[in-house]
This record gives sequence, C-alpha cells and structure tokens, in this order.
Amino acid sequence: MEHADTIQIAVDVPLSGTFSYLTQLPVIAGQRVLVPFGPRKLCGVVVTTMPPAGGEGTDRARLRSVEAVYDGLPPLPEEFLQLAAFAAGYYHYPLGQTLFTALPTGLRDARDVARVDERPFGLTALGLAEPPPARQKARLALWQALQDGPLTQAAARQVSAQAGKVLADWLAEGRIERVSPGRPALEVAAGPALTDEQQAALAALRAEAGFQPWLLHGVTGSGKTEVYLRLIADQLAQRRQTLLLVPEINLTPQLITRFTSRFPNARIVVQHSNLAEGERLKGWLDAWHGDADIVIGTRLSVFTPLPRLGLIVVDEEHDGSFKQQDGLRYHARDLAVWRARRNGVAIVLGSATPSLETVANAEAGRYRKLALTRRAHGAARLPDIRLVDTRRQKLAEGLAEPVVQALRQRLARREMSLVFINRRGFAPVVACGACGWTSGCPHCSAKLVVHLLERKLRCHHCGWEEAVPRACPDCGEPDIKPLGEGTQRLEAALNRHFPEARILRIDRDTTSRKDAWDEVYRRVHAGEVDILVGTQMLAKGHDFGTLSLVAVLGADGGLYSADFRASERLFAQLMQVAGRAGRADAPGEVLIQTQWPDHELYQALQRHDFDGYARQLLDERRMAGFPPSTFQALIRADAASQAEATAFLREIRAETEALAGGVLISGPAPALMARLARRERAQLVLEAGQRGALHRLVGQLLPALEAAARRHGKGLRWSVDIDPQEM
DNA sequence: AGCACGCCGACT
DNA sequence: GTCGGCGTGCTC
Repeated sequence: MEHADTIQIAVDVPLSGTFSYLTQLPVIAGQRVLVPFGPRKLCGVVVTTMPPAGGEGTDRARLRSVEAVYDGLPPLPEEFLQLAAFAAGYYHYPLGQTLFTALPTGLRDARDVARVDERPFGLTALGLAEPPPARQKARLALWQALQDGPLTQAAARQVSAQAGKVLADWLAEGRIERVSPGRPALEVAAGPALTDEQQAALAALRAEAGFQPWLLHGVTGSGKTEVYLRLIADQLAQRRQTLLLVPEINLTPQLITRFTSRFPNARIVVQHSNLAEGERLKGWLDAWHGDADIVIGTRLSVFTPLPRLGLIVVDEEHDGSFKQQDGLRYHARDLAVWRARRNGVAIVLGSATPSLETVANAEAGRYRKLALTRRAHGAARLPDIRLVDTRRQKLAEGLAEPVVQALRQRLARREMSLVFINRRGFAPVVACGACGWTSGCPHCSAKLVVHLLERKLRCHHCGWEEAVPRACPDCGEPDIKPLGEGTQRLEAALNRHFPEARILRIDRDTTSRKDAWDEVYRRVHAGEVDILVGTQMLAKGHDFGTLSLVAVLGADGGLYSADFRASERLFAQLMQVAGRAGRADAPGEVLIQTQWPDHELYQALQRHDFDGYARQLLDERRMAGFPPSTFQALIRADAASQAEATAFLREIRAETEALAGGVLISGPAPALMARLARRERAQLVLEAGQRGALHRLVGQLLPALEAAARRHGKGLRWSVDIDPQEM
C-alpha cells in the first residue's frame, strides 16, 4: 500500500490539542472531513497537513484514517483558522471547540455542504440553435423565456412547474449555462451634510492606510453612524468588504433599513443567533465567497470569513453583549482588533461612553482618538441634568415631588417623557414587617421579585416562580409588603398620579414577544405615548424621537457595589439614557433622584464630563490594581455545595504556588452571586501587570484543572474566563 | 461532550 | 434470571 500521510485534525470535543490521523485521500488544511472518533463518527477540521510538531506523539500503528473529505465547499480560509487558533490560545479553550463555535451550525455536522448556485441560466449557442419541438409546451415556453434573457431558477419556475428538471437536463446537455451578471456600479444615496467634526474625523481616518484602531468617541446624536456610512461607501468603491459589529439589542430593522437605503444595490448580510440555520449559513457563505459587501452582525459574526475585508466597525464598543458569557468566553471587540491587525485594515470603535479599556488604549497611544462633541442636528443642545436630593424630599410611591411636577408640565405641553428605573417587576422583594423574612429564591442567592399582574414571585436569575404568599411563611404574620420599586409599580403609581396620561411600559416582560418592538415604535412615533416607563433597555440606542424629559429612579445602587465595574457601567448607562433627552430641536431635561447628589459620578454627569470621570475611574483602578491597569483571569467552579467548589479551587491554588511568577492570586471566594440555579459558585482571581505572565500561568494550570476535575467527578464544573466582565 | 463498559438493585 | 441505574475512563 502507498505510504499514507499523517495530518492534524480538530474535532468538537472538550479536549485540548488536535488529533493525528492517517489519510489516503488528498486533503488540504481547512477542509472539513469525516473521522472515526472512539465509537462515533465526527466532523473534523484539518488544521495542518504537517506531522505534529516535536516528533511522534502517538505511535503510527494506532492512528486511524480519515473516512471522507467534504469537498462541497472550498477549504476554510487560512485567516479563519488563524483567528480560531488565536482565540483558542488567548481564551484557553480547546481548539476544536473554538473552531466549531466559530462555524455556523450548518457546518458543524458530519455532512457535506455545497453552496447553492443562484446565478441565472442563459442559453448557449447550442441551446439557441435548437428550439425544443412545439409539442413540448413547457420546454418551448421556457426556451422562449430564455431567449429574452437569463432566468433564475425561481423565475424559471414561474414559467413552468417542471423548470427544475428541464433546466438540469439542459445544463447537462450544454444547452444552457450559468451566467454571472455583471455588477452594476454601486449606488450610494445622498446623506446629510456633515458637521465640521464629522468631516475632520473622516479626513483623519482617510489619511491613514493599513492597520489602525480608532476610538470614535461621539456624544449621543453626534452622528457616528454617518461617519461609518461614509467609510463604508469608500470601501464599496474599492470593492472591499466591511464588517460591522453591533450589540444584540441594536440589530434592528431600523438599522438595516438605514444601510439598505443608503446603499440600495450593495449586498448586505445580517448575522445573528436568532436567524434560521439555513439563512445564517447562506449569509456566511456569501460573505466567505466575497459575494457580500457588508456584514452586519452581533458578536458571533466576528468570525465570518471575509476575503476582501477592508474595514471593521464596532458600534457601541462598550456594550457588554460583545463578551460571550459561556463556553468560549471571547470578546468580539478584542478579536475584531486582532483581525484588523492580521489583515492590515482599520478598525473603528464607536461609542458615546467608551469602555475604560478602550480609553486607556487611546491614552497610551495604541488607539487613535476622534471626538464628536456636538450633536449633529441644528440647535440640539446637551440636556440639562438636575439632581433631586431624595433625603430632603418625601417620596410618594417612589417619586419625588419635583419629578412629578416635571412630568405634569410635559403632559400639559404634550411632550413625551421617559422614566427610567433599572428594575423590572412590581417590587424587588416582599418582606414581613413582623419577623424580617424576605422572599428569597430557593435556588439562588437572590430575592424573588414581585410581579403583581401575574400574582407571582419570580427569580430574575433562574426563572423560578411561585405564588405570592398571603402571610409570612415563617411567622404567619398576614401583614407582608412589597418593598422598593419596579417598573410595574412605577407604572401603577404614574397611572394614579396622571390618570389621563398614556403610559407605555418597556421591559423584558413587555418586549419578549417577537414583534413587540415594532408595536412600541409604532405607538411612540404615532404620538400615542405620553410617558415611557422602562429599564436599561431604554438606555440602548433606540430612537424615540423627541423626549423632553428623562427621569431616573433608583440609580444609587450602582454607586457602592461590590463589583468594581459597577460605577463605570452606571455612568455609561446614565449618559446613554440622558442622551435620549432632547434629540430633536427641543432641549431636554434629565432629573436624577439620588441620596448622594454630591457623588463625583453624578457631578461629572451633570457637567457631561465623560473624559474627566473616566480619568478618575482609571486612576482609582490603577491605585487598586484593577483592570485595565492590570489583567485578570477568573477560574470559576460550581458544584452542589460551596465546600466542594472551594475545595477544588484550593487544590488549584496549591498548584499555583510553585508557578505564579508575578501573578497575584486571591480566593477561592464565593462568587458575587454565590448560588445560582441550585449551584454553589466560587472563584479564584488571577491578576498580573503583564498579559504574558497571566497567560503562562493559566496555560500551566490547565492540566491541573483537568486532573482535579477528574478527581471531583461530574458534579463539579469549572471554567476559565480571560478578561472577565462580571465577577 | 458522548459513549461504552461495568457492577449493583427491583421487576416482566 | 434480565433491564437499567449512573460512576469512570477514553477518544488520534
């Protein structure tokens, strides 16, 4: 027998490294193949056709052979493999699982996939010369239709129901062929006139060729999207592709419409996880084959292959949804920066409230900063921000008198207001006045939230529901009360204050239905709403037209939180929600109810001083040794008991003592949410001034983690989180 | 993660 | 006597 080659293949199993196989068939790196794996047959990806580095790992006699090569598609591009390899290394996640996370689900199974050829059919010289006989009516009709010009499969089916069969026959006989339509010149619809700042930003961006990350720091309404559109138009003119990453919540039909109306004949692919498998795969393949000009998608689309990539834009780069919170815990923004560097292209990170990581990168000169400090539309001014001191106010159902008055004034002027409270439900907890009992979740270390309309107590972390008790379960006291405010209670209170007002509540409970947002937009833009009540969903980039008043309740919770990122998030959220006020020509007003009106966060907010507060937070982080001045990795463990999770992490910690050069280790300690869905969670925090030392340590710990997990059995689960966003 | 092998309990 | 419980060990 001929000498077979040894190649390296990655499969979707939680084992680090690749597997050696023999192959009699010719294979190329990037090809999907069918391989035997234990008793199963799996889809694998050929990582390299070179023998394993460092000599023989497994002896040749024990190797098995590749059973099939899926050649319906070309091999995955080298850049895709490199990006996956980088992500696997950086996030310390098995290469096989990383690759299969990056692939669309349609390419994960053990089956061949071919790209559907959608090019239209045209008559060849032979086809044109020989018309079908007149008695074959369907064939004749098709032939006549084809004489007028090429037809797509779908168009041909309109002519005759038997078109599929006939076209296949004719294609085989050489009577018709696929024709590639010439691409019309790309059309770009006119955009609004640019502000001086937009022009300056564009000029700077256009002057720089090659890899360069840019922070586009633009206040709400300053027209960041217009800058993206102009840059994308440049790319279209050069036939280069653009990758636009957006937060989950921003990927709306409105956004897509904005792009399709600006670029009417550009091919735009949308990628998000709610897409049907076939649709997602089709877009992915179109992008990969260079047939898409623009890919707009959520974090997972950072992996979409783009052979003519010319530009990457990450909109709302501070948004938490770019970080995956399970499995491969990647940050799409950070991978996007890597991709831009790998391809030598520009990447624009846009935000009104950039993350401190990005601010620090800009300060260090690694990123270049562009600022849009003024709103794009006419006289629109930044809103006035007033702090309502709730220590000096009597609250009526959570509302301070100045807030009620301000709302009344807007109602009289028929202007729309928004009341923001970062808590859904009726009240965050039920408590017994007699014995101090509170409604805790039986499965989590969280309180059950009252949902009065459904008469339920609900856990917002695990989904547990139970009936609202009539009396205290501990002492029998009938006088138990909902404590604190939620969106439902606020809505009820506003209804009592303003019976004539049309109030619309927006939270996860009211917008979970698929078309709910369309209805919200319709009502808001038809002027059918006086007061919007809602959660942080309202702080994201939705356009609600003219809001003259934004009132914020219950913000103080983020001031003194155990999570060191809480104040950064609160500040960003308040800036974003304040940005909703006065978007059109009316100046807006923002009222914030607080017990701490002197707190620097609110003071900076009042001055619209993002840079100043960011600098202060960065100083604090530096003093405390927190990111971004240090780098963190988190080793999490969860088990049936806190004792077991902690014991596991103690074993891991013991392993580090000999290894930890320059890495600070703290814990094991219970996670901030110590109990979640009946699992007790603990964590070990690793912190280092240099990325290298941290990554070396985590890499060395992986075998120890696997060994310790084996000792502890199935009841214990662990994970590594590099650059964790939440503790 | 699967999947098989393996060694102990209540059933047609 | 077997069907099946899930512990544990392996996958090129």
